[in-house]
Amino acid sequence: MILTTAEENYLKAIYHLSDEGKKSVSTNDIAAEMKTKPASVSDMLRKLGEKSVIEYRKYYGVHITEEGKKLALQTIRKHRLWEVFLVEKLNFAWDEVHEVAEELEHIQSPLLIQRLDAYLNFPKFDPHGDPIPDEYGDVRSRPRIQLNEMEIDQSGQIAAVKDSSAAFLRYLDKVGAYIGARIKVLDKVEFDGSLEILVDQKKTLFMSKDVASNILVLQS
Amino acid sequence: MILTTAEENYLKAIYHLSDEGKKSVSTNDIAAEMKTKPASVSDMLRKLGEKSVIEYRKYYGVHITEEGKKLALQTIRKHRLWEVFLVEKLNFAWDEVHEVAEELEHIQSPLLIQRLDAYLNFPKFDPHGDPIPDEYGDVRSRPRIQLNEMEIDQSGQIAAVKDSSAAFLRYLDKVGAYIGARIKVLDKVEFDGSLEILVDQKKTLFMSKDVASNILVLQS
DNA sequence: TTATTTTTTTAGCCTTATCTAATTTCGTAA
DNA sequence: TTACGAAATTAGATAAGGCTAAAAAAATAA
Ligand SMILES: [Mn+2]
Ligand SMILES: [Mn+2]
Ligand SMILES: [Mn+2]
Ligand SMILES: [Mn+2]
Repeated sequence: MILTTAEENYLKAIYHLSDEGKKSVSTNDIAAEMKTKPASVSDMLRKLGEKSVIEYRKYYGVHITEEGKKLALQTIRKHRLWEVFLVEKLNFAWDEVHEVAEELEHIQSPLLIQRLDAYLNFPKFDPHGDPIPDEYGDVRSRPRIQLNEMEIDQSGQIAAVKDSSAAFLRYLDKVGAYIGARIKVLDKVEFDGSLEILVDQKKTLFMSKDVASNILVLQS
Repeated sequence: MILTTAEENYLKAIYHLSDEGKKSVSTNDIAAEMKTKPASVSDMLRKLGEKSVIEYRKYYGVHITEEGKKLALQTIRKHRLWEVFLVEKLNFAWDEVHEVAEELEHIQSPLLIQRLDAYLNFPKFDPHGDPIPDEYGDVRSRPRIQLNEMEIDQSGQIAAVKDSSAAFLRYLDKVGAYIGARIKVLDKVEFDGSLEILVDQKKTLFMSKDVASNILVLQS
């Protein structure tokens, strides 16, 4: 099955929304994610349904099919490999890669991706800590917990960020939080859920619950 | 001026056709180059004319404007830089790069191209020997002559190929002709214009006039 | 269970890029 | 200087992807 760029983008959005544990994904949610109107989504769902990459029952939201999942994971694989390339080889900052990767992921060339993967030494994670699916669509996912859900005195390593917006990533740069950093929860404020964190055994950091909820931790 | 992917492709074709010393470029020639129909070309010429990247007088062909030339050269620059990347970094053969570069050249990110250029060490020529315009659109072109137009006993270096088709490039690989090879014309057959060439002072090669006309030489 | 609100779909329109068929214009040969 | 053939343009369709406004269906509240 060959998809257009627009179809790939929609399918990726549906995959990501499905991944949040929902039974089915709504038209409105897709429209919000894609920054299009619900009417445009309805139209696209019909097309994706005809191509059997989603299961679509009018008025009842969509489910991604196995084939759809495979295709979405291929696009995600390409996106994340390009992000690694941009950061590792072209010295992009991790907050500068998303938009460009959003375009690069649609280049059609299996050879290109295979070679890029080898050239980057078969990376397993992208610059935001997200796992890179292999060429068969398999993702090795590790159990990660949101930082705001950790208890006092628990420790771990920053594994990934949920929000990849430039604003959030630059904030993390500024306070010295990075993928792989060792952290420990020193204190949690009852009132607003904000936290005091020890980073790399030396630096203390205060952050809101909102910030913490966008940091994923590998517990140890 | 921002162009769509289709507009960029047309403008590049017009630039290349203009470069062949013609006064003006015809609708039919553009259609042949783009593998579209003349009717589609007429429509696109109107649009490109409105954007002032070409000068278009109905029924009299087109001239590219200074602004159009600049934009075309930017696309060509991107195309050739990506070709260098594919060959130098991802080990593509020189006959495998064209189609992928045809897609990659449309990625919109000045930072990406600037970084790619630096990463590749500011290459001056692409894998087919074609010069890479600088970021201002300047091309340093060297005087090159078609191999079939050289006289017996003259020598030089293969500088570029006119035809970048996979079939032609693989033929050159097979006979051991490559960009940079030192060559000398040993003999020319009056009857059909075919040539006998000495490559790298050791290997003798026979080639048709047709093949020779697609090899550009830097005379010495 | 009925009425209202929210969600989703449909209808109709736009733009870009293509096509085929019909028409117009150009250049040239008689 | 006209008539004819080639080249180019226009007219009218189609397909993808988007929009707004209207209609329909589902979900929720009364
Ligand atoms: Mn994308
Ligand atoms: Mn990422
Ligand atoms: Mn192209
Ligand atoms: Mn080239």
